[in-house]
Amino acid sequence: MTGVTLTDVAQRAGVSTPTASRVLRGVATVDQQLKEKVLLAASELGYQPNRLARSLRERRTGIIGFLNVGSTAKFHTVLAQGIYDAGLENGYAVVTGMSDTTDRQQSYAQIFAGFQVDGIIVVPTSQSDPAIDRIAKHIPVVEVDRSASSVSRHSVLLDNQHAMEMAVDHLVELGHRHIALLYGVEQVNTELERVEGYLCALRKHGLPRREALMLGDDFSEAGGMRSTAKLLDSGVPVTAVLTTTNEMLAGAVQVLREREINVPEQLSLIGMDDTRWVRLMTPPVTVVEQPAYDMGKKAMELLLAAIDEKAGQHPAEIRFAPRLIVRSSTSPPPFDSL
Amino acid sequence: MTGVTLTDVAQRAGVSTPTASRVLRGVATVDQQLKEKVLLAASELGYQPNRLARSLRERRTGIIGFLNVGSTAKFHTVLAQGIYDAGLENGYAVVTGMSDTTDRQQSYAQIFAGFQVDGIIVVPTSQSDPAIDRIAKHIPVVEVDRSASSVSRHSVLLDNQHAMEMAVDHLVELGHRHIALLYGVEQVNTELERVEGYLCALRKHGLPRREALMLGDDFSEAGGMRSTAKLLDSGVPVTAVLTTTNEMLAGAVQVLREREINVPEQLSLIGMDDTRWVRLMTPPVTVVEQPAYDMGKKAMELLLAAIDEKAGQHPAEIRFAPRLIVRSSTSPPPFDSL
DNA sequence: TTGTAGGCGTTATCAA
DNA sequence: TTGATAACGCCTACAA
Repeated sequence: MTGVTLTDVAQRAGVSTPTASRVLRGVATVDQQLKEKVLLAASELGYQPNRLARSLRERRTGIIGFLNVGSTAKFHTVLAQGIYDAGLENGYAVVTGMSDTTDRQQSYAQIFAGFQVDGIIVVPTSQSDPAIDRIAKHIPVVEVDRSASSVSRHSVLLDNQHAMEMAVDHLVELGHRHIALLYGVEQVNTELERVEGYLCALRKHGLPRREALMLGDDFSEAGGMRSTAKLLDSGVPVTAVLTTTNEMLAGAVQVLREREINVPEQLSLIGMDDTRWVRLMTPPVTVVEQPAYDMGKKAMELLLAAIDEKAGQHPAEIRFAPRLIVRSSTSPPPFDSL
Repeated sequence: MTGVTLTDVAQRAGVSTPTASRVLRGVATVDQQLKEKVLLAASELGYQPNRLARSLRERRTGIIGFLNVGSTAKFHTVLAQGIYDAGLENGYAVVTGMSDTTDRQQSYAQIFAGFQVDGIIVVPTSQSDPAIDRIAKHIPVVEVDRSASSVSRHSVLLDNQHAMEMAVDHLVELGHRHIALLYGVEQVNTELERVEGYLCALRKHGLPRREALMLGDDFSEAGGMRSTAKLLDSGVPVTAVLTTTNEMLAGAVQVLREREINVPEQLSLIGMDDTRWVRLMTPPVTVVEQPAYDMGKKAMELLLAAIDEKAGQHPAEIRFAPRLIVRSSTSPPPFDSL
């Protein structure tokens, strides 16, 4: 709120307000002399355009709403960085809302709409969000990381099926045949697709689907602990464990330690996302990595494209390829396993 | 951009625009019948006030600019959550900029000013930022986590000296007398204060300051590796290592592993910030924890207070107390250590 | 209690 | 090329 207005600049330069506006925006052609006067006046006064007024007039704010989930996972942090960076590069500011609860998401949706944001990037928390649905009728919305399947929208996602397939392929190559999956029971597409990818891969390798090897729980550390305990207690033969999130992996690791089960000698382990702890663990964990930064950038770019050619182009679904990082938590299964 | 304006609502309700405004804001007294008509019309039309226009008129936007550093550390993520939450609770939206480079910080500062933000929360990257300094003359600014010492401003910080003191106290109690410090050479107050805290604690316990035990480098994983290697190569007796950040700790851990130095049998270790990997490490690491969420919340609250009573109250410096979490990476020093 | 008029700072339209 | 004039959507002041 410097208080210096365009009119102040115009007066000092001895021109009309519209002329000053034209000079400062570099639009139309203005007399060289006047131009210099205006520029001088502007810099002398330390003029800073009021984007509120400009936006009101232009009916476009240059603000993007970003509705993130309240996660401290590195993935979501880096995703956000990609979004901010791509925004900055294209002259857009990002207002962020962070929440897991639907009512708060609604609050943010309202706030975003009130601020006349030009578009919204959302990491959906549930299958469908009426507030977002309503807004999406008026302004472009891009989903990232997850997809609320109820409505078809622009989305930037990981190729989740392939991610799990890579993990299973790796294990099968090592000789594993009893591969367990720890997954989150939340109804988000990432989980559904990862489970599906696991099953596909099993089929591909001619391995049977065994319910006892598929453990669903919260995708939290506690959920990982519970499902790992359940798996071990069940007594079914198992030589490798796959998790859909590193939260569950953390839980699994703790239970394995308590029970003094050696990784990878007795049990191989694969996680999702490459984070510091996964690297520094003993042993370092083999994981599937997501290109978080690129996904964030792409989401912003897709959104900006949708804003510009607001043509009714039908929803684009962009899938990013995961990458397998092999470390020491995976090895051939023990001899005596079956 | 629903397109529905206050005037639309007023027309449909058969009243004047100001009357509709009064009803919707619940200000002044209006006839009960008219009131209902307006509310009905508003809900039928799905009216959503345009905050741009309102802000332009009221000269206050309800937007806070948050200039964060490009860190994926859990501390900064949780800090941001505290800021967003406190903003939402008080009806403020937060536009975030994330960057470590001064020129980008400048860009964001400009953007924030252009949006007429009501205030700014900044995690400073350098000792002083001219762009922020300039803005701070017009609108309230609160520093959080770090402090750019050149100018005195409202700030919400950790009691860094005390943090290191707690760590040293703990080690001394265990019997350590050769305590090394790995710190970042960047000129940010957190580092300076933590080094100072380490030295104070040594003095308090009658231990000598030994330059060979104070290793400065980047506060990165690489910096941690380099300084740890340097420390071990120097051959000076050392029984415990303290780091000012977990990035450096991660580097230290890797070097210790490579050299097969056992923690805590041969060397005790204390880090900064409680993160998942620190808990899941073998052994789990003793750390000093920062109340990140509370610090974020407090920063927002302090800023909002400064905005409201824009009285020239002189800068408040709020220090949060750290907490020592004792795990298994610290134990009495080996017998043969001097 | 309600409506009219004006203005927040900017850009778009149209004459000159 | 330049400058009046109006408008974006809202709120405040004043008059009715």
